Amino acid sequence: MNGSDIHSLLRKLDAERRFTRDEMAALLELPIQIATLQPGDHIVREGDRPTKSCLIIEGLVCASKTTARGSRQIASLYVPGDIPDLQSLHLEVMDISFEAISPAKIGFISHSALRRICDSFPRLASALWRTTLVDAAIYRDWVTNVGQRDSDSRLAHLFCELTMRLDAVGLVQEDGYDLPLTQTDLADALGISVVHVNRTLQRLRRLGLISFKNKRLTVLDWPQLAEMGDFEPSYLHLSERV
Amino acid sequence: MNGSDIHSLLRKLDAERRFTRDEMAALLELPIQIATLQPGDHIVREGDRPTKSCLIIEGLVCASKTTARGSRQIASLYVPGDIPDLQSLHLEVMDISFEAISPAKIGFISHSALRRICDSFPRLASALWRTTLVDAAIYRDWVTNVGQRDSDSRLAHLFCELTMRLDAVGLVQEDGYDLPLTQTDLADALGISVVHVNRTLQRLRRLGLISFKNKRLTVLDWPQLAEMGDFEPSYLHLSERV
DNA sequence: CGGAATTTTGAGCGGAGTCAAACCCCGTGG
DNA sequence: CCACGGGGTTTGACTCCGCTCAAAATTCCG
Repeated sequence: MNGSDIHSLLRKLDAERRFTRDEMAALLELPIQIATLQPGDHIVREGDRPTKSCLIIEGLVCASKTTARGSRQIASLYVPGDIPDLQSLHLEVMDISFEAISPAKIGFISHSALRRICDSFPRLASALWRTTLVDAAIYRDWVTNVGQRDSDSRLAHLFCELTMRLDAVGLVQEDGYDLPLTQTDLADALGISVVHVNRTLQRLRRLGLISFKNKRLTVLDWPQLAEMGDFEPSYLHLSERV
Repeated sequence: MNGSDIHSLLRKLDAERRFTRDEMAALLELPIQIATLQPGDHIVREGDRPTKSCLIIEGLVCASKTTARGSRQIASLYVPGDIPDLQSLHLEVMDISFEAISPAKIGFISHSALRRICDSFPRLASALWRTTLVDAAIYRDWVTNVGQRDSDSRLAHLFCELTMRLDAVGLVQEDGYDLPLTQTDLADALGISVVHVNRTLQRLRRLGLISFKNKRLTVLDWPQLAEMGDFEPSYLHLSERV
Protein backbone atom coordinates (compact mmCIF):
# COMPACT_ATOMS: atom_id res chain seq x y z
CA MET A 1 0.00 0.00 0.00
CA ASN A 2 1.57 3.27 -1.00
CA GLY A 3 1.50 6.40 1.04
CA SER A 4 -0.90 8.38 -1.06
CA ASP A 5 -3.58 5.70 -1.22
CA ILE A 6 -3.50 5.19 2.47
CA HIS A 7 -3.18 8.81 3.36
CA SER A 8 -6.74 9.47 4.42
CA LEU A 9 -6.99 6.18 6.27
CA LEU A 10 -3.94 7.03 8.28
CA ARG A 11 -5.32 10.42 9.05
CA LYS A 12 -8.47 8.83 10.36
CA LEU A 13 -6.88 6.05 12.40
CA ASP A 14 -4.15 8.24 13.75
CA ALA A 15 -6.39 11.08 14.79
CA GLU A 16 -6.75 9.81 18.32
CA ARG A 17 -3.60 7.99 19.20
CA ARG A 18 -0.15 8.53 17.80
CA PHE A 19 1.17 5.39 16.26
CA THR A 20 4.63 4.02 16.74
CA ARG A 21 7.08 3.56 13.93
CA ASP A 22 6.36 -0.19 13.88
CA GLU A 23 2.62 0.33 13.75
CA MET A 24 2.97 2.76 10.89
CA ALA A 25 5.24 0.38 9.06
CA ALA A 26 2.79 -2.49 9.50
CA LEU A 27 0.02 -0.39 8.00
CA LEU A 28 2.11 0.74 5.08
CA GLU A 29 3.16 -2.81 4.36
CA LEU A 30 -0.39 -4.10 4.10
CA PRO A 31 -0.82 -5.80 0.76
CA ILE A 32 -3.54 -3.95 -1.09
CA GLN A 33 -5.19 -4.72 -4.36
CA ILE A 34 -6.60 -1.78 -6.27
CA ALA A 35 -9.86 -1.92 -8.21
CA THR A 36 -11.93 0.67 -10.02
CA LEU A 37 -15.70 0.62 -9.97
CA GLN A 38 -18.49 2.15 -11.96
CA PRO A 39 -21.71 3.47 -10.39
CA GLY A 40 -23.90 0.55 -9.41
CA ASP A 41 -21.03 -1.94 -9.26
CA HIS A 42 -21.27 -4.05 -6.16
CA ILE A 43 -18.37 -4.58 -3.80
CA VAL A 44 -20.23 -7.26 -1.86
CA ARG A 45 -23.82 -8.37 -1.72
CA GLU A 46 -26.12 -9.58 1.01
CA GLY A 47 -25.40 -13.23 1.56
CA ASP A 48 -21.78 -13.10 0.40
CA ARG A 49 -18.96 -14.40 2.57
CA PRO A 50 -16.11 -12.06 1.71
CA THR A 51 -12.48 -12.79 2.51
CA LYS A 52 -11.32 -9.21 2.22
CA SER A 53 -12.38 -5.73 3.15
CA CYS A 54 -11.97 -2.57 1.14
CA LEU A 55 -10.58 0.87 1.68
CA ILE A 56 -12.14 3.67 -0.32
CA ILE A 57 -9.51 5.69 -2.10
CA GLU A 58 -11.72 7.78 -4.36
CA GLY A 59 -15.45 8.06 -4.89
CA LEU A 60 -18.61 7.42 -2.92
CA VAL A 61 -19.84 4.04 -1.72
CA CYS A 62 -23.10 3.15 -0.01
CA ALA A 63 -24.42 0.42 2.23
CA SER A 64 -27.79 -0.60 0.88
CA LYS A 65 -30.58 -3.02 1.62
CA THR A 66 -33.35 -4.06 -0.71
CA THR A 67 -36.79 -4.86 0.67
CA ALA A 68 -39.14 -7.55 -0.56
CA ARG A 69 -41.07 -4.91 -2.46
CA GLY A 70 -37.93 -4.01 -4.32
CA SER A 71 -37.27 -0.63 -2.79
CA ARG A 72 -33.74 0.25 -1.77
CA GLN A 73 -32.68 1.87 1.48
CA ILE A 74 -29.24 3.37 1.76
CA ALA A 75 -28.13 2.96 5.36
CA SER A 76 -24.98 4.97 5.11
CA LEU A 77 -22.56 6.61 2.71
CA TYR A 78 -18.81 6.19 2.77
CA VAL A 79 -16.14 8.60 1.71
CA PRO A 80 -12.45 8.21 0.90
CA GLY A 81 -10.50 6.92 3.87
CA ASP A 82 -13.41 4.78 5.08
CA ILE A 83 -13.38 1.01 5.28
CA PRO A 84 -17.08 0.35 4.80
CA ASP A 85 -17.18 -3.41 5.11
CA LEU A 86 -14.73 -4.00 7.90
CA GLN A 87 -17.51 -5.84 9.71
CA SER A 88 -16.92 -8.85 7.49
CA LEU A 89 -13.72 -9.40 9.43
CA HIS A 90 -15.84 -10.77 12.27
CA LEU A 91 -19.26 -11.45 10.77
CA GLU A 92 -19.11 -14.25 8.29
CA VAL A 93 -22.09 -13.58 6.06
CA MET A 94 -23.06 -10.15 4.77
CA ASP A 95 -26.41 -8.77 5.85
CA ILE A 96 -26.12 -5.76 3.55
CA SER A 97 -24.65 -4.83 0.20
CA PHE A 98 -21.97 -2.29 -0.54
CA GLU A 99 -21.99 -0.64 -3.92
CA ALA A 100 -20.31 2.23 -5.66
CA ILE A 101 -22.45 5.33 -6.05
CA SER A 102 -19.98 7.15 -8.24
CA PRO A 103 -16.96 5.95 -10.18
CA ALA A 104 -14.67 4.80 -7.40
CA LYS A 105 -11.21 3.56 -6.72
CA ILE A 106 -10.93 1.12 -3.89
CA GLY A 107 -8.25 -1.07 -2.37
CA PHE A 108 -8.94 -4.57 -1.15
CA ILE A 109 -7.13 -5.82 1.94
CA SER A 110 -7.42 -9.49 2.82
CA HIS A 111 -8.90 -10.47 6.14
CA SER A 112 -5.89 -12.59 6.89
CA ALA A 113 -3.60 -9.58 6.59
CA LEU A 114 -5.91 -7.53 8.75
CA ARG A 115 -6.10 -10.25 11.38
CA ARG A 116 -2.35 -10.45 11.41
CA ILE A 117 -1.85 -6.79 12.19
CA CYS A 118 -4.69 -6.85 14.72
CA ASP A 119 -3.02 -9.70 16.56
CA SER A 120 0.41 -8.12 16.45
CA PHE A 121 -0.61 -4.58 17.20
CA PRO A 122 -3.47 -4.28 19.69
CA ARG A 123 -3.51 -0.54 19.28
CA LEU A 124 -4.14 -0.91 15.58
CA ALA A 125 -6.90 -3.37 16.36
CA SER A 126 -8.44 -0.82 18.69
CA ALA A 127 -8.16 1.88 16.08
CA LEU A 128 -9.94 -0.29 13.54
CA TRP A 129 -12.55 -1.32 16.07
CA ARG A 130 -13.08 2.35 16.76
CA THR A 131 -13.82 3.11 13.11
CA THR A 132 -16.55 0.46 13.11
CA LEU A 133 -18.03 2.10 16.20
CA VAL A 134 -18.13 5.45 14.44
CA ASP A 135 -19.91 3.77 11.53
CA ALA A 136 -22.43 2.42 14.01
CA ALA A 137 -22.95 5.89 15.47
CA ILE A 138 -23.70 7.12 11.98
CA TYR A 139 -26.26 4.37 11.39
CA ARG A 140 -27.97 5.31 14.63
CA ASP A 141 -28.08 8.90 13.59
CA TRP A 142 -29.67 7.90 10.31
CA VAL A 143 -32.40 6.03 12.18
CA THR A 144 -33.22 9.29 13.91
CA ASN A 145 -33.02 11.27 10.73
CA VAL A 146 -35.36 8.98 8.84
CA GLY A 147 -37.62 8.34 11.82
CA GLN A 148 -38.16 11.80 13.22
CA ARG A 149 -37.55 14.60 10.77
CA ASP A 150 -39.60 16.01 7.93
CA SER A 151 -38.14 16.01 4.47
CA ASP A 152 -36.54 19.46 4.58
CA SER A 153 -34.81 18.69 7.81
CA ARG A 154 -33.76 15.25 6.65
CA LEU A 155 -32.09 16.49 3.53
CA ALA A 156 -30.42 19.37 5.34
CA HIS A 157 -29.10 16.94 7.92
CA LEU A 158 -27.64 14.66 5.32
CA PHE A 159 -25.94 17.53 3.54
CA CYS A 160 -24.44 18.68 6.83
CA GLU A 161 -23.09 15.24 7.60
CA LEU A 162 -21.53 14.79 4.19
CA THR A 163 -20.03 18.25 4.26
CA MET A 164 -18.30 17.58 7.56
CA ARG A 165 -17.09 14.12 6.64
CA LEU A 166 -15.75 15.16 3.28
CA ASP A 167 -14.18 18.22 4.82
CA ALA A 168 -12.43 16.01 7.34
CA VAL A 169 -10.59 14.29 4.49
CA GLY A 170 -9.86 17.50 2.64
CA LEU A 171 -12.39 17.11 -0.15
CA VAL A 172 -14.31 20.32 0.45
CA GLN A 173 -13.20 23.51 -1.29
CA GLU A 174 -14.21 27.05 -0.56
CA ASP A 175 -16.73 27.09 -3.38
CA GLY A 176 -18.31 23.73 -2.65
CA TYR A 177 -17.50 20.16 -3.45
CA ASP A 178 -18.33 17.28 -5.73
CA LEU A 179 -21.18 15.21 -4.41
CA PRO A 180 -21.94 12.59 -7.03
CA LEU A 181 -25.43 11.65 -5.85
CA THR A 182 -28.50 11.51 -8.05
CA GLN A 183 -31.84 12.55 -6.66
CA THR A 184 -32.76 8.89 -6.70
CA ASP A 185 -29.79 8.16 -4.45
CA LEU A 186 -30.88 10.91 -2.11
CA ALA A 187 -34.40 9.49 -2.08
CA ASP A 188 -33.09 6.06 -1.11
CA ALA A 189 -30.90 7.54 1.60
CA LEU A 190 -33.67 9.64 3.09
CA GLY A 191 -36.58 7.27 2.77
CA ILE A 192 -38.64 9.68 0.65
CA SER A 193 -39.68 9.55 -2.99
CA VAL A 194 -37.64 11.03 -5.83
CA VAL A 195 -40.36 13.48 -6.65
CA HIS A 196 -40.32 14.73 -3.11
CA VAL A 197 -36.53 14.96 -3.04
CA ASN A 198 -36.77 17.21 -6.03
CA ARG A 199 -39.28 19.51 -4.37
CA THR A 200 -37.30 19.51 -1.16
CA LEU A 201 -34.14 20.47 -2.98
CA GLN A 202 -35.99 23.33 -4.60
CA ARG A 203 -37.12 24.54 -1.22
CA LEU A 204 -33.59 24.50 0.21
CA ARG A 205 -32.37 26.34 -2.86
CA ARG A 206 -35.11 28.93 -2.68
CA LEU A 207 -34.23 29.54 0.95
CA GLY A 208 -30.67 30.24 -0.11
CA LEU A 209 -29.20 27.45 1.98
CA ILE A 210 -27.48 25.49 -0.76
CA SER A 211 -26.85 25.20 -4.41
CA PHE A 212 -26.70 21.74 -5.97
CA LYS A 213 -26.04 21.54 -9.65
CA ASN A 214 -24.08 19.14 -11.83
CA LYS A 215 -23.41 16.96 -8.81
CA ARG A 216 -21.69 19.80 -7.06
CA LEU A 217 -22.91 21.02 -3.70
CA THR A 218 -22.26 24.42 -2.24
CA VAL A 219 -23.41 25.22 1.24
CA LEU A 220 -24.45 28.85 1.10
CA ASP A 221 -25.60 29.28 4.67
CA TRP A 222 -24.10 26.75 7.05
CA PRO A 223 -25.70 28.04 10.27
CA GLN A 224 -29.16 27.98 8.75
CA LEU A 225 -28.62 24.61 7.15
CA ALA A 226 -27.40 23.08 10.40
CA GLU A 227 -30.34 24.65 12.19
CA MET A 228 -32.83 23.30 9.70
CA GLY A 229 -31.19 19.87 9.80
CA ASP A 230 -31.02 19.79 13.59
CA PHE A 231 -27.40 18.89 13.04
CA GLU A 232 -25.21 18.15 16.02
CA PRO A 233 -21.97 16.63 14.76
CA SER A 234 -20.73 14.89 17.88
CA TYR A 235 -21.89 11.54 16.49
CA LEU A 236 -19.22 11.76 13.81
CA HIS A 237 -16.52 11.63 16.50
CA LEU A 238 -14.27 13.64 14.28
CA SER A 239 -11.94 15.40 16.64
CA GLU A 240 -12.21 14.20 20.19
CA ARG A 241 -8.60 15.02 20.81
CA VAL A 242 -9.66 18.72 20.67
CA MET B 1 -19.23 -11.68 38.24
CA ASN B 2 -21.15 -14.79 39.10
CA GLY B 3 -22.12 -17.47 36.67
CA SER B 4 -25.83 -16.78 36.52
CA ASP B 5 -25.47 -13.07 35.82
CA ILE B 6 -23.05 -13.66 33.07
CA HIS B 7 -24.78 -16.68 31.66
CA SER B 8 -26.42 -15.05 28.67
CA LEU B 9 -23.35 -12.99 27.86
CA LEU B 10 -21.26 -16.11 27.76
CA ARG B 11 -23.75 -17.79 25.53
CA LYS B 12 -23.58 -14.90 23.14
CA LEU B 13 -19.81 -14.47 23.08
CA ASP B 14 -19.12 -18.14 23.01
CA ALA B 15 -21.52 -18.95 20.22
CA GLU B 16 -18.90 -18.66 17.53
CA ARG B 17 -15.62 -19.67 19.03
CA ARG B 18 -15.04 -21.99 21.94
CA PHE B 19 -13.16 -20.23 24.66
CA THR B 20 -10.24 -21.65 26.54
CA ARG B 21 -10.26 -22.26 30.25
CA ASP B 22 -8.18 -19.12 30.78
CA GLU B 23 -10.48 -16.99 28.70
CA MET B 24 -13.50 -18.25 30.58
CA ALA B 25 -11.80 -17.60 33.87
CA ALA B 26 -10.91 -14.06 32.86
CA LEU B 27 -14.53 -13.36 31.98
CA LEU B 28 -15.83 -14.83 35.20
CA GLU B 29 -13.36 -12.82 37.23
CA LEU B 30 -14.44 -9.49 35.76
CA PRO B 31 -15.41 -7.18 38.60
CA ILE B 32 -19.02 -6.25 38.09
CA GLN B 33 -21.17 -3.83 39.97
CA ILE B 34 -24.89 -4.55 39.98
CA ALA B 35 -27.51 -1.83 39.74
CA THR B 36 -31.27 -1.86 39.39
CA LEU B 37 -33.10 0.65 37.28
CA GLN B 38 -36.66 1.89 36.92
CA PRO B 39 -38.27 2.68 33.57
CA GLY B 40 -36.90 5.96 32.29
CA ASP B 41 -33.73 5.80 34.37
CA HIS B 42 -30.74 6.72 32.27
CA ILE B 43 -27.62 4.61 32.15
CA VAL B 44 -25.71 7.28 30.25
CA ARG B 45 -26.73 10.39 28.39
CA GLU B 46 -25.58 12.11 25.23
CA GLY B 47 -22.50 14.10 26.09
CA ASP B 48 -21.38 11.90 28.99
CA ARG B 49 -17.89 10.43 29.17
CA PRO B 50 -18.46 7.12 30.86
CA THR B 51 -15.70 5.05 32.44
CA LYS B 52 -17.64 1.81 32.43
CA SER B 53 -19.96 -0.20 30.24
CA CYS B 54 -22.95 -2.23 31.29
CA LEU B 55 -24.22 -5.74 30.80
CA ILE B 56 -27.96 -6.20 30.84
CA ILE B 57 -28.95 -8.95 33.23
CA GLU B 58 -32.72 -8.42 33.27
CA GLY B 59 -35.08 -6.02 31.55
CA LEU B 60 -35.15 -3.97 28.39
CA VAL B 61 -32.88 -1.06 27.57
CA CYS B 62 -32.99 1.31 24.63
CA ALA B 63 -30.62 3.60 22.77
CA SER B 64 -32.40 6.88 22.23
CA LYS B 65 -31.80 10.25 20.68
CA THR B 66 -33.81 13.39 21.25
CA THR B 67 -34.27 15.88 18.44
CA ALA B 68 -34.37 19.64 18.76
CA ARG B 69 -38.15 19.52 18.54
CA GLY B 70 -38.17 17.25 21.57
CA SER B 71 -39.21 14.03 19.90
CA ARG B 72 -37.43 10.83 20.82
CA GLN B 73 -36.16 8.19 18.45
CA ILE B 74 -35.27 4.78 19.77
CA ALA B 75 -32.42 3.48 17.60
CA SER B 76 -32.30 0.02 19.08
CA LEU B 77 -33.50 -2.15 21.92
CA TYR B 78 -31.28 -4.34 24.06
CA VAL B 79 -32.12 -7.58 25.80
CA PRO B 80 -30.44 -9.55 28.59
CA GLY B 81 -26.94 -10.62 27.63
CA ASP B 82 -26.33 -7.47 25.57
CA ILE B 83 -23.72 -4.85 26.35
CA PRO B 84 -25.43 -1.85 24.83
CA ASP B 85 -22.83 0.83 25.45
CA LEU B 86 -19.64 -1.04 24.73
CA GLN B 87 -18.84 1.66 22.21
CA SER B 88 -17.79 3.96 25.03
CA LEU B 89 -14.72 1.76 25.40
CA HIS B 90 -13.31 3.45 22.31
CA LEU B 91 -15.42 6.55 21.76
CA GLU B 92 -14.90 9.05 24.49
CA VAL B 93 -18.09 11.08 24.43
CA MET B 94 -21.55 9.58 24.10
CA ASP B 95 -23.55 10.55 21.05
CA ILE B 96 -26.66 8.78 22.30
CA SER B 97 -28.41 7.96 25.55
CA PHE B 98 -29.14 4.58 27.01
CA GLU B 99 -32.11 4.23 29.27
CA ALA B 100 -34.13 1.50 30.90
CA ILE B 101 -37.46 0.81 29.25
CA SER B 102 -38.62 -1.60 31.93
CA PRO B 103 -37.38 -2.26 35.44
CA ALA B 104 -33.91 -3.62 34.78
CA LYS B 105 -30.97 -5.20 36.47
CA ILE B 106 -27.64 -4.32 34.96
CA GLY B 107 -24.00 -4.92 35.80
CA PHE B 108 -21.37 -2.25 35.28
CA ILE B 109 -17.91 -3.30 34.16
CA SER B 110 -15.15 -0.73 34.19
CA HIS B 111 -13.42 0.15 30.96
CA SER B 112 -10.07 -0.52 32.57
CA ALA B 113 -11.07 -4.09 33.35
CA LEU B 114 -12.39 -4.56 29.84
CA ARG B 115 -9.22 -3.13 28.32
CA ARG B 116 -7.17 -5.46 30.43
CA ILE B 117 -8.89 -8.59 29.18
CA CYS B 118 -8.88 -7.30 25.61
CA ASP B 119 -5.13 -6.82 25.78
CA SER B 120 -4.51 -10.18 27.40
CA PHE B 121 -6.95 -12.21 25.35
CA PRO B 122 -7.22 -11.13 21.73
CA ARG B 123 -9.94 -13.67 21.10
CA LEU B 124 -12.05 -12.10 23.79
CA ALA B 125 -11.39 -8.71 22.23
CA SER B 126 -12.57 -10.07 18.89
CA ALA B 127 -15.67 -11.54 20.46
CA LEU B 128 -16.53 -8.20 22.03
CA TRP B 129 -15.77 -6.36 18.82
CA ARG B 130 -18.08 -8.79 17.08
CA THR B 131 -20.99 -7.95 19.38
CA THR B 132 -20.62 -4.27 18.51
CA LEU B 133 -20.74 -5.22 14.83
CA VAL B 134 -23.98 -7.11 15.35
CA ASP B 135 -25.37 -4.04 17.10
CA ALA B 136 -24.38 -2.02 14.04
CA ALA B 137 -26.12 -4.51 11.74
CA ILE B 138 -29.25 -4.03 13.81
CA TYR B 139 -29.05 -0.25 13.51
CA ARG B 140 -28.74 -0.58 9.76
CA ASP B 141 -31.76 -2.80 9.67
CA TRP B 142 -33.71 -0.24 11.61
CA VAL B 143 -32.83 2.43 9.08
CA THR B 144 -34.42 0.23 6.45
CA ASN B 145 -37.41 -0.53 8.62
CA VAL B 146 -38.14 3.09 9.38
CA GLY B 147 -37.20 4.31 5.92
CA GLN B 148 -38.97 1.87 3.65
CA ARG B 149 -41.86 0.09 5.27
CA ASP B 150 -45.41 1.14 6.05
CA SER B 151 -46.61 1.01 9.62
CA ASP B 152 -48.00 -2.54 9.55
CA SER B 153 -44.83 -3.92 8.13
CA ARG B 154 -42.68 -1.89 10.46
CA LEU B 155 -44.38 -3.12 13.58
CA ALA B 156 -44.42 -6.70 12.35
CA HIS B 157 -40.73 -6.47 11.62
CA LEU B 158 -39.92 -5.17 15.07
CA PHE B 159 -41.94 -7.92 16.72
CA CYS B 160 -40.12 -10.52 14.66
CA GLU B 161 -36.73 -9.14 15.64
CA LEU B 162 -37.54 -9.03 19.32
CA THR B 163 -39.02 -12.50 19.26
CA MET B 164 -35.87 -13.96 17.76
CA ARG B 165 -33.50 -12.06 20.00
CA LEU B 166 -35.37 -12.90 23.17
CA ASP B 167 -35.74 -16.47 22.07
CA ALA B 168 -31.99 -16.65 21.57
CA VAL B 169 -31.51 -15.97 25.27
CA GLY B 170 -34.29 -18.28 26.36
CA LEU B 171 -36.85 -15.66 27.28
CA VAL B 172 -39.61 -16.81 24.96
CA GLN B 173 -42.11 -19.38 26.17
CA GLU B 174 -44.54 -21.42 24.16
CA ASP B 175 -47.42 -19.12 25.01
CA GLY B 176 -45.61 -15.86 24.36
CA TYR B 177 -43.27 -13.65 26.32
CA ASP B 178 -43.06 -10.51 28.37
CA LEU B 179 -42.40 -7.48 26.25
CA PRO B 180 -42.50 -4.48 28.56
CA LEU B 181 -43.00 -1.78 25.92
CA THR B 182 -45.70 0.87 26.01
CA GLN B 183 -47.30 1.99 22.80
CA THR B 184 -45.38 5.22 23.21
CA ASP B 185 -42.14 3.24 23.24
CA LEU B 186 -43.21 1.43 20.10
CA ALA B 187 -44.04 4.75 18.47
CA ASP B 188 -40.58 6.10 19.25
CA ALA B 189 -38.94 2.94 17.96
CA LEU B 190 -40.91 2.93 14.72
CA GLY B 191 -41.01 6.61 13.96
CA ILE B 192 -44.80 6.77 13.91
CA SER B 193 -47.28 8.41 16.27
CA VAL B 194 -48.78 6.70 19.32
CA VAL B 195 -52.22 6.93 17.85
CA HIS B 196 -51.07 5.18 14.77
CA VAL B 197 -49.27 2.49 16.73
CA ASN B 198 -52.54 1.77 18.44
CA ARG B 199 -54.38 1.41 15.17
CA THR B 200 -51.61 -0.68 13.70
CA LEU B 201 -51.65 -3.02 16.67
CA GLN B 202 -55.37 -3.44 16.24
CA ARG B 203 -54.87 -4.36 12.62
CA LEU B 204 -52.26 -7.01 13.44
CA ARG B 205 -54.54 -8.39 16.11
CA ARG B 206 -57.54 -8.45 13.81
CA LEU B 207 -55.50 -10.37 11.26
CA GLY B 208 -54.74 -12.94 13.92
CA LEU B 209 -50.99 -12.42 13.74
CA ILE B 210 -50.34 -11.50 17.35
CA SER B 211 -51.86 -10.83 20.69
CA PHE B 212 -50.37 -8.11 22.84
CA LYS B 213 -51.94 -7.50 26.19
CA ASN B 214 -50.56 -6.60 29.59
CA LYS B 215 -47.12 -6.19 28.09
CA ARG B 216 -47.13 -9.77 26.96
CA LEU B 217 -46.71 -10.63 23.31
CA THR B 218 -47.81 -13.84 21.67
CA VAL B 219 -47.01 -14.49 18.07
CA LEU B 220 -50.00 -16.36 16.72
CA ASP B 221 -48.87 -16.76 13.14
CA TRP B 222 -45.14 -16.54 12.68
CA PRO B 223 -45.00 -17.16 8.93
CA GLN B 224 -47.56 -14.48 8.24
CA LEU B 225 -45.95 -12.04 10.63
CA ALA B 226 -42.53 -12.56 9.09
CA GLU B 227 -44.04 -12.16 5.66
CA MET B 228 -45.80 -8.97 6.59
CA GLY B 229 -42.66 -7.63 8.27
CA ASP B 230 -40.42 -8.61 5.37
CA PHE B 231 -38.29 -10.21 8.04
CA GLU B 232 -35.04 -11.86 7.05
CA PRO B 233 -33.10 -12.60 10.22
CA SER B 234 -29.59 -12.93 8.86
CA TYR B 235 -28.73 -9.46 10.15
CA LEU B 236 -29.02 -10.73 13.71
CA HIS B 237 -26.07 -13.07 13.11
CA LEU B 238 -27.49 -15.46 15.62
CA SER B 239 -26.15 -18.83 14.63
CA GLU B 240 -23.50 -18.65 11.98
CA ARG B 241 -21.74 -21.70 13.36
CA VAL B 242 -24.49 -24.13 12.23
C1' DC C 1 -60.46 5.39 46.21
C1' DG C 2 -58.29 8.68 43.32
C1' DG C 3 -54.91 10.28 40.18
C1' DA C 4 -51.68 9.27 36.65
C1' DA C 5 -50.33 6.72 32.87
C1' DT C 6 -51.76 4.19 29.06
C1' DT C 7 -54.90 2.77 25.53
C1' DT C 8 -58.61 3.71 22.51
C1' DT C 9 -61.75 6.35 19.50
C1' DG C 10 -63.20 10.22 16.45
C1' DA C 11 -62.64 13.98 13.21
C1' DG C 12 -60.15 16.66 10.16
C1' DC C 13 -55.88 17.89 7.94
C1' DG C 14 -51.61 17.82 5.40
C1' DG C 15 -47.12 15.91 4.03
C1' DA C 16 -45.54 12.89 1.07
C1' DG C 17 -46.71 9.16 -2.27
C1' DT C 18 -48.10 7.69 -6.98
C1' DC C 19 -48.75 8.14 -11.74
C1' DA C 20 -47.78 10.33 -15.80
C1' DA C 21 -45.88 13.37 -18.88
C1' DA C 22 -42.57 16.75 -20.25
C1' DC C 23 -38.10 18.41 -20.26
C1' DC C 24 -33.18 18.45 -20.21
C1' DC C 25 -28.66 17.04 -20.71
C1' DC C 26 -25.26 14.43 -22.88
C1' DG C 27 -23.11 10.66 -25.13
C1' DT C 28 -23.43 7.72 -29.30
C1' DG C 29 -23.67 6.56 -33.75
C1' DG C 30 -25.52 7.17 -38.43
C1' DC D 1 -23.76 17.50 -37.46
C1' DC D 2 -27.86 16.10 -36.11
C1' DA D 3 -31.14 12.46 -34.74
C1' DC D 4 -31.83 9.25 -31.27
C1' DG D 5 -32.07 7.38 -26.78
C1' DG D 6 -31.63 7.04 -22.00
C1' DG D 7 -30.85 8.59 -17.52
C1' DG D 8 -31.90 12.20 -14.63
C1' DT D 9 -34.78 16.25 -13.33
C1' DT D 10 -38.96 18.81 -13.09
C1' DT D 11 -43.94 19.70 -13.05
C1' DG D 12 -48.91 18.73 -12.33
C1' DA D 13 -52.91 16.39 -10.51
C1' DC D 14 -54.81 13.46 -7.44
C1' DT D 15 -54.74 10.26 -3.47
C1' DC D 16 -53.95 8.46 1.02
C1' DC D 17 -51.23 7.20 4.99
C1' DG D 18 -50.26 8.80 9.03
C1' DC D 19 -50.42 13.20 11.91
C1' DT D 20 -52.65 16.35 15.22
C1' DC D 21 -55.88 17.61 18.50
C1' DA D 22 -59.23 16.19 21.64
C1' DA D 23 -61.66 13.54 24.63
C1' DA D 24 -63.18 9.15 26.56
C1' DA D 25 -62.22 4.69 28.38
C1' DT D 26 -59.37 1.71 30.78
C1' DT D 27 -55.69 0.10 33.58
C1' DC D 28 -52.26 0.64 36.99
C1' DC D 29 -50.86 1.57 41.55
C1' DG D 30 -50.11 3.96 45.78
